[in-house]
Amino acid sequence: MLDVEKYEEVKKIFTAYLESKGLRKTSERYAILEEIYSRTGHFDVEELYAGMKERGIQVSRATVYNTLDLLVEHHLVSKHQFGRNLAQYEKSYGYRQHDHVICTECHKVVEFCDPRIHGIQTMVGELLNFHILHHSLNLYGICGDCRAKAARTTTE
Amino acid sequence: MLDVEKYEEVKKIFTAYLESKGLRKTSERYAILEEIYSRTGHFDVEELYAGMKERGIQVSRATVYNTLDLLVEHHLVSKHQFGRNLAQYEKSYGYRQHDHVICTECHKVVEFCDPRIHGIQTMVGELLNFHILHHSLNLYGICGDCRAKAARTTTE
DNA sequence: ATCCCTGCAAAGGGTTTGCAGACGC
DNA sequence: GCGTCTGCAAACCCTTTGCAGGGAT
Repeated sequence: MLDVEKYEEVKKIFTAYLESKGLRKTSERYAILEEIYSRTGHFDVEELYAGMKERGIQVSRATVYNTLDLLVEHHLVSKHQFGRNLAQYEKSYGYRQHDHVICTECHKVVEFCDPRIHGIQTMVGELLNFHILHHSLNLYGICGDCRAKAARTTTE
Repeated sequence: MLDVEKYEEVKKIFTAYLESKGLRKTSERYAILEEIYSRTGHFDVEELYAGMKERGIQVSRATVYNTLDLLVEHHLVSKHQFGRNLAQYEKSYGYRQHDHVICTECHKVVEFCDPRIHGIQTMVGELLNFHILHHSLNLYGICGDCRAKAARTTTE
């Protein structure tokens, strides 16, 4: 489900970005942006590509990669690597920044927020003389469901 | 430089692990373990492989991958994904757990420790009912050197 | 009209896999 | 001797690249 209002806002920002960089405003780029903002949760390139194809919108994988790079660069989309060698993306404009807990059994991903991370980021940046731009905190563990499943299997 | 005492300790642990799992104690596995514990800092599979070849120890890449998996599983080695699709590893037994700051310009990696992360990990695990096993916190930014370099280029 | 962007397909690079032979157990 | 591990190379998969045609400016 696309939040039209939010999409229009993001579209404006993207347009301004493209203009400022002297890049072309192509229908493919907007189609990809729209597809992303009509999705919820994480997705990889193949899922995005397949989702568009299903809706009858044909773009090439190369264009998907190209556009994702632009969007990530401008922080309208964020990119994650959850261990496996497969980039995952999610829309990020207007969404509270958050981190992830990943179940190593079923690969479920749950989001959380903790204000302390911001403090760490600031402090470490100052201490080590880095200009920190973003961070990625992933907690890996086993979710309740998988633990329950494992316990059931053991006692059987 | 290999810390012989530490290596012997890790070797014992690895041996016990192999025995407990009914796996074979092959010379290749120990050779890889030794190579890893004689290294400092991060390395990727290719570097490890090349390093061994240079010392005249021939193992196949397949065995390197296989052994790394075993070592990571038993927490004698830790594995990182610093953005690029290239796994990086480092020895981890007896080393204080730490996190990383990565320069997005020159790919330099600096380590740091912050006790608050442990608190976050515990709290989130309880809140979301996950049994957290490990975490990965990466801060991405631009290091002092690269900022200086950029400033120089701009004013020239 | 320019020349950037797209689509296609092939190349690339890290990782995994299949199989035959070797070797711990 | 059995069954797993190794080595080799091919296969795999995601991602990047090269190039020709098309469309935004």
